[in-house]
Amino acid sequence: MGRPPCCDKSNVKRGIWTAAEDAKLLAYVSKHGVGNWTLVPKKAGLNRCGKSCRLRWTNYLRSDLKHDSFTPQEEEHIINLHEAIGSRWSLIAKLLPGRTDNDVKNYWNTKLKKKLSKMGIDPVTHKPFSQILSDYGNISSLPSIGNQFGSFFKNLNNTFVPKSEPSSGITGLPLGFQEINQDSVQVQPHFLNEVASSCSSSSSPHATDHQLSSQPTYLCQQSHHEAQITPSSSFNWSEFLLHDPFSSADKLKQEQDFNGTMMSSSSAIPTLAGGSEHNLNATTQACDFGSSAINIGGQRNNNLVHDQASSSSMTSFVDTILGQDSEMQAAFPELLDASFDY
DNA sequence: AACTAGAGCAACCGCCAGAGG
DNA sequence: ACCTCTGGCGGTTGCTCTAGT
Repeated sequence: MGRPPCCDKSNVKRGIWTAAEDAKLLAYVSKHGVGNWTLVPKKAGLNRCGKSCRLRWTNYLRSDLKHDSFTPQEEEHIINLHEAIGSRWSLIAKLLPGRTDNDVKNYWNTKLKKKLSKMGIDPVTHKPFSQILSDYGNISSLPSIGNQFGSFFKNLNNTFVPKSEPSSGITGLPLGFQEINQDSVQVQPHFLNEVASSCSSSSSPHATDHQLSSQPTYLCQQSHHEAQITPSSSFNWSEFLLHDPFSSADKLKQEQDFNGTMMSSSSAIPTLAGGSEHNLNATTQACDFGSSAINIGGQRNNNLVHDQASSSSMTSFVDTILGQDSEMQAAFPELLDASFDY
C-alpha cells in the first residue's frame, strides 16, 4: 500500500491558476508567510492542493523572480553548472538570482540541450560526440553499450546523420568530427564555423568578456577523476550563446552587473566538478552575488521588488499584485523578514 | 483562413530525505 | 527502530502560442 495522497485530488482544482487565485495566495503569504503548505490553501480560501500552492508561489508569485528571458551570461552559467553538477536544477537555480529550478530545467530542456547538440557536445556528459566515440573505439560495438549513450545516439541522429558525408572516416560522422588521433580529439574550425553559422545566435563582439576560460575543458560528471579533455581547437560557449538584438540599455547594464557578480561566483565552479555535496553547499552559501538582490540562503531583500516590477515583462495584473506586495513589505518588514527564508 | 507541427512553459506526478512522534 | 507527514526535487505531461504551409 502506497503513501496516501497529500490531498483529495478529486476535490481540488487543478491546472492553470487564475488571477483571483494568485491574488488570494499572494495576499495570504504576504500576510502570514509560508509555514505549513498543507494548511495554506485552507487558510487562504483556495481549493488547491498545498503542494500546488507551494509550486505556484515558488515558481511564479515570489517577488524576487525574474520573468524575462535568460541572458547569455545566465545561459553560460547553466551550461557550466550542469557540466559540473549535472541536473541538480535546484542548486543551479540557487546560483542564478531570480531563477527557479523549473525555469532552469525548462530552459535546459527546450534550448540548451539542442544548442549543445548542435555544437557537437553531448548534453549529458558535456563531451564532444567524437570523444565519446573514440573512448569506446569501434563504432560497430556501440549497440551493446546500453543506455549510457542513449542521449548521445539520439542527439547524433537528430543532429548529424542528415549531414553525414560518406567519404569521411567513421561512417555517419561529419568531417568536422574526424578523429585526429587517439589521444586528442579536435573539433575542426570549419565545423565550428558551420555550427556557429547554423545557430540563430551571432558571435558577440564582447564575447571574450564572458569566457569561462580560454580553453574550455570537458569534465565527465560521472567520473570525478576523469582526465580533462581539452580540445586543441579553442572556442568558447559565448560564441553560441543567445543574442538578443532587442536588448535595451538597461538590460545590457543589468547583464553587465550580473556578469560582474557571477564571475566571482563562477570561479568556484571548477571545484564542484570533483567536489562533494558538502563543498557545493559551502560554495552555495558563500555566494553572496555582491550587488545582487538575492542572498542565497539568507533573507529576502525587499529592495528588489520595485526594480522587478518596473523592469519585468509581467502582465499588468502581476505588476499590480507585486506593487501591493511591495507596499505590504514596506508596511510589515519585520513580519516578512521573519517569515521568508528562501 | 484553416490547419499542422513544433516550441515554450506551467503544472503535475512520484520519489526521496529529514523531522518529529 | 519504526511510522507518518511534509517539503523539496527531478522528470514528465499537456496546454497554449506561434510560425510555417
